[in-house]
Amino acid sequence: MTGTTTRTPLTRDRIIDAAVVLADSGGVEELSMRKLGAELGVEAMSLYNHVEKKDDILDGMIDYVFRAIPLPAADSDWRLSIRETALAALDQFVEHPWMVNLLMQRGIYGPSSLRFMDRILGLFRAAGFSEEDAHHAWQMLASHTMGYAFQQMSGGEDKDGWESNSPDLSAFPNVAALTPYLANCEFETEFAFGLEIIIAGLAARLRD
Amino acid sequence: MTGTTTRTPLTRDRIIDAAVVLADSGGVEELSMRKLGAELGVEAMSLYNHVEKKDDILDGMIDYVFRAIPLPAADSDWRLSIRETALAALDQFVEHPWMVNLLMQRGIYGPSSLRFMDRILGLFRAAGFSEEDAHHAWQMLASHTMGYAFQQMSGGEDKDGWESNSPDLSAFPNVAALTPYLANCEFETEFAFGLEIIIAGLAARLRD
DNA sequence: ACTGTAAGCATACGGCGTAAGCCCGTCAAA
DNA sequence: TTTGACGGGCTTACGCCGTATGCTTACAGT
Repeated sequence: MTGTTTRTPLTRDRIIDAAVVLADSGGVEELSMRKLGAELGVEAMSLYNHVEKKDDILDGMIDYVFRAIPLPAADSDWRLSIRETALAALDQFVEHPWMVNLLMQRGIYGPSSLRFMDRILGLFRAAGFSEEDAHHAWQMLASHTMGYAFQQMSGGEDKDGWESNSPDLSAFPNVAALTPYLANCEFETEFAFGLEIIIAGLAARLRD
Repeated sequence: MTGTTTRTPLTRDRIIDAAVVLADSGGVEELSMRKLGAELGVEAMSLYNHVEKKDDILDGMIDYVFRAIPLPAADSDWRLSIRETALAALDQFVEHPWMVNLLMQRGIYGPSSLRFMDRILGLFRAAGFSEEDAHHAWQMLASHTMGYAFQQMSGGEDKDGWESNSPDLSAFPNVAALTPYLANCEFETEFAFGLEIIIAGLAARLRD
């Protein structure tokens, strides 16, 4: 026992956890070094003892989210594992609305992120996909998941862009007709719709 | 003839054109009101006589890109039109690497953007899709296109993340094995691969 | 008790978006 | 021709931002 100091020591992990909390409530644009420091009871510059630059924190946040996605089971049918994992990923992406954008800006290079990707690719290869097709499959899945997460998040509780801030849609009848679907659809059902198309298409590819 | 003044008058369009050029060379993070003003031979604050805020410029840039995508032909098979248009959109997204991120942050509410979306939705509905399925189809297409554009752009000419700045991939054999595909693949072929799966899946849906 | 070291703090710099007010060229009305 | 309003561009200033630099402080090992 070294005796509890009055100050809980700062660590990279504590910083990233706080950054996630701060970004979850208020968006990434609210995440500044000063505010993050304040949240931790510390000056902004103290963070730099544990973190190289702000980008380092952002990368850590991405990895934090990937770590929270359950890895796919390796011992069941690949279709099942992929479905489950895609839905779990979507959940996380929606829970942390800053994730998709951040991921797009910074890429997927953290350890947990790579582990996740590696497992998915392994799943495809074990199922019999060629390396190239495994890559195709990963890419399709990633695009679909991120795309849907993005769409699910545009707009908040009720005031999303398609009901309040939209311009006059009188010139765009098809958009106008589909506004209810754009605004109030059951996202998980929607996501599953496309997911099944992708999985079926990939499975067909597997059968030569 | 009113006589040519020595100063070409500023307009919203001229500002947005310059913003696109500036962002194309150097990325969005290089796009500041001051630099944009300098590019136009004007002080930053002068831009505010023609533009409400910087976000206004960003929205204009999104619309600029959508305006550059040829609208789908309405008189040929929907599969053909969709294929062509998706490829044309991908081209534009890749030509303006800031587009996908910007679009994700700001949404698709500009006039040209809505017109584009309206045409696609109209195409699906004319082909016999229900409103709900037309929306599904749009969403899948958008996700796929943006996802591939994003992946095509991560990293520049030769030094992309998968060859230079990557961490040790020794712990991630599947990622390591697919690195060549991630780095040097033929993007248009890849994109078409997934596009065909999506179109086929949608066509199957159409046949009840 | 002394001292090396690392963690945290204070200050400062250059850049950002933009609010507020000035200045001056242009042009319509007198 | 004079004048006076107006609008576009300019200047200044404010409060943010990320972060380089150097100081202070408190604990660990002797």
